[in-house]
Amino acid sequence: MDLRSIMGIYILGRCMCKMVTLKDVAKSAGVHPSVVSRVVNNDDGLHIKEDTRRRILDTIKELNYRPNQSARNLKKNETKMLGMVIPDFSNPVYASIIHGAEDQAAMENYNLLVYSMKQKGLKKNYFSHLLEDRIDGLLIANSESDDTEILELQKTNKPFVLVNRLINGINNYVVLNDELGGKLATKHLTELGHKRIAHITGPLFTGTGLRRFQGYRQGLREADIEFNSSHVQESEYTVESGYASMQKLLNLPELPTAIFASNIMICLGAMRAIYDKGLSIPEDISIVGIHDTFFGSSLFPSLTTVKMPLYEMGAESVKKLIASIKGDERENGQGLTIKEASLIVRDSTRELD
Amino acid sequence: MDLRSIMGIYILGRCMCKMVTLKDVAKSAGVHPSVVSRVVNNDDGLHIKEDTRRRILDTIKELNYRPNQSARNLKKNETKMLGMVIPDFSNPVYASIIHGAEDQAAMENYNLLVYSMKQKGLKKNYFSHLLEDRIDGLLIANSESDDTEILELQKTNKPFVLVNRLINGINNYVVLNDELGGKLATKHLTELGHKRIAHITGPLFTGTGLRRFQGYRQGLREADIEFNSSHVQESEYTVESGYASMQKLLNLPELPTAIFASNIMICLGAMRAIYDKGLSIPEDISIVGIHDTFFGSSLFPSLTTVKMPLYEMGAESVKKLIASIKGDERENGQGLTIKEASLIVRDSTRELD
DNA sequence: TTGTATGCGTTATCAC
DNA sequence: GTGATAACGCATACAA
Repeated sequence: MDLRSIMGIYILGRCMCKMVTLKDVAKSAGVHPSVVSRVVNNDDGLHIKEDTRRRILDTIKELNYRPNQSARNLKKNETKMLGMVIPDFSNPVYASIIHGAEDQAAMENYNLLVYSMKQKGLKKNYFSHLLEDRIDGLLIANSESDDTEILELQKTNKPFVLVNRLINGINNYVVLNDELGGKLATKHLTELGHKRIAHITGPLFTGTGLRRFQGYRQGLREADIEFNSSHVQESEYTVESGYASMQKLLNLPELPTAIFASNIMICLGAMRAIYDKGLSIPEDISIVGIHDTFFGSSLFPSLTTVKMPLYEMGAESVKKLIASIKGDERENGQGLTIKEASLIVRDSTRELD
Repeated sequence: MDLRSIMGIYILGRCMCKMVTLKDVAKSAGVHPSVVSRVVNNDDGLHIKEDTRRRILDTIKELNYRPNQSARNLKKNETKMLGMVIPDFSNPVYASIIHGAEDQAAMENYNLLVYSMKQKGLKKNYFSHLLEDRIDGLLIANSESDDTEILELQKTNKPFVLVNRLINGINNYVVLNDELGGKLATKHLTELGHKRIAHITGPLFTGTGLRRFQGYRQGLREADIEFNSSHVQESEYTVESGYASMQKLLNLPELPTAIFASNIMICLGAMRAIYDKGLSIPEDISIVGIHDTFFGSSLFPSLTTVKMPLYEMGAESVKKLIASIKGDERENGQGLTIKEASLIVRDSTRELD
């Protein structure tokens, strides 16, 4: 290493760290850049003398060479990045999905770029822009945005996967067995002897809300309990809306003895409403929710809930997306429903006297 | 548009969407690519005939041209992406920080790439790799990782900012006024007449845990209450650890009448421990936490807590990081402490009889 | 087994 | 005002 290069690197004591390139490695190892490239990429099929490989590998380490991603991206026309759109980071449901997605992505050498819809100054055609700008594929895990915008994405040549969401005509999706979830919750209550079981649904224009509702009806049916529409309140997936819906149920002439809340936010709101009315859980009213969050067992009383495989859904979505990116047509256009769902019994439900 | 190009675009009915490049736009608009580039980049100083500009802009719209980010990145040696390391997506505290960071990043035309330390198969030197691979700068918001690894980062030419964390010798940080937070929590309790106020601290090797503890002592001092070390339990920032710590406090010969929990996780654990012991909040024991999360008002009882400006901290961190990237040396090496903190009184604390 | 040549799409520095 | 040209760092088809 000569004086000039040292001077190039240190200017006024601040490390400018001029990037080490393939060429530098090649020169230092006394080979042609393309050979270095092949070694770096573990290009099998192309055999490289063991001696040269060693020498190159050593030089790489010595110079601390790291390939320039941007150059790679440009050359190979891929970014090894996946996008993911979620409604809101503070929603614990999405935290689990992200976790699964991130793990799977890392395992397959991709990075996950998560965008929340709460982001300020969100533009129209946000998805398309995303997809065409930086990422190789997109996971769409938000329930709110307009279907038409998503349908537009099909005009792009880049793949996307719907996560926990269904849209007519789009078959790249991964969803949960929400119907089973709703049924498990409801059956738990019927098995405890409850008859007047109310359901606070999610928005019924969402697949999750609707399917959990169907599970509820199925659960009632299997217990030979007649469906009573006054026991159903449609709510948004928010604490506030859950609270309001519960209040309506509490104004019924004959109070329900049990509540099935369609998600954790609704559930929190409903519990608060019950307390504010001066009633106790589970003494006066049992309640069961959907989704097992980190604070479920910290609530008072701890929450009986249905655990849905959110982590797995995240991971499977990434698998599917990467398969699409790699052009695996078997994966493309085949929806996946993850079957499992399980009841976690805690203290918010009790047997009816 | 001639037949050949159409054939190039559609193969077997599937849109291959061959990327539209600068060249395509140039050819179609009858100018040289470099002119298009200047228009796209709003290159002021270089004047472009209004007529040409219009024509180019129209062509861009018509062909739906979008600049190739990878090429830009390569050329300009920047990615317009910021990395952010957090311990865990499911921690609601970080959700707020991310939200603020994401907003600010979007406003300054950056993307935010969030990595959790829970990610599977995390390698050594993870931070350095991150920093050199894809991003222009890094926000480090995790409290766990080794200081030495972070000190290593200084050898890189890319900037980073510590978020909610202090390390000796590193002055690029944004932190909260945790001492004030601790003091506010404690003073609230003293003002309610409590004398035996226990504190479940965070890990005392973390700046946050330590400073909140100092705030606690200061709060006691200002109320002329003598510090009692048996009233202090050190805990991790987890529900389980908070539970265990509270159990120890509940075994004291003389029970504390109030608890200050150093964060929301600890707080949840402590509340559960109190209930499991058969005691009531706030009748038997008052409790106040740090951080206002979406479920704070949904807990039973709703939680009195200190609201810290997490969102702002996220936003400020990004501002600082981008300033560093742009080479603004005033920003570089100047720590920032966000002063505000405010008490939110709910139902988990009450006046001592 | 290794070297050569070319180009990915863009921007910057020229010259005209 | 606009056009020509080179270069960013890498990967790959092809030649040797």
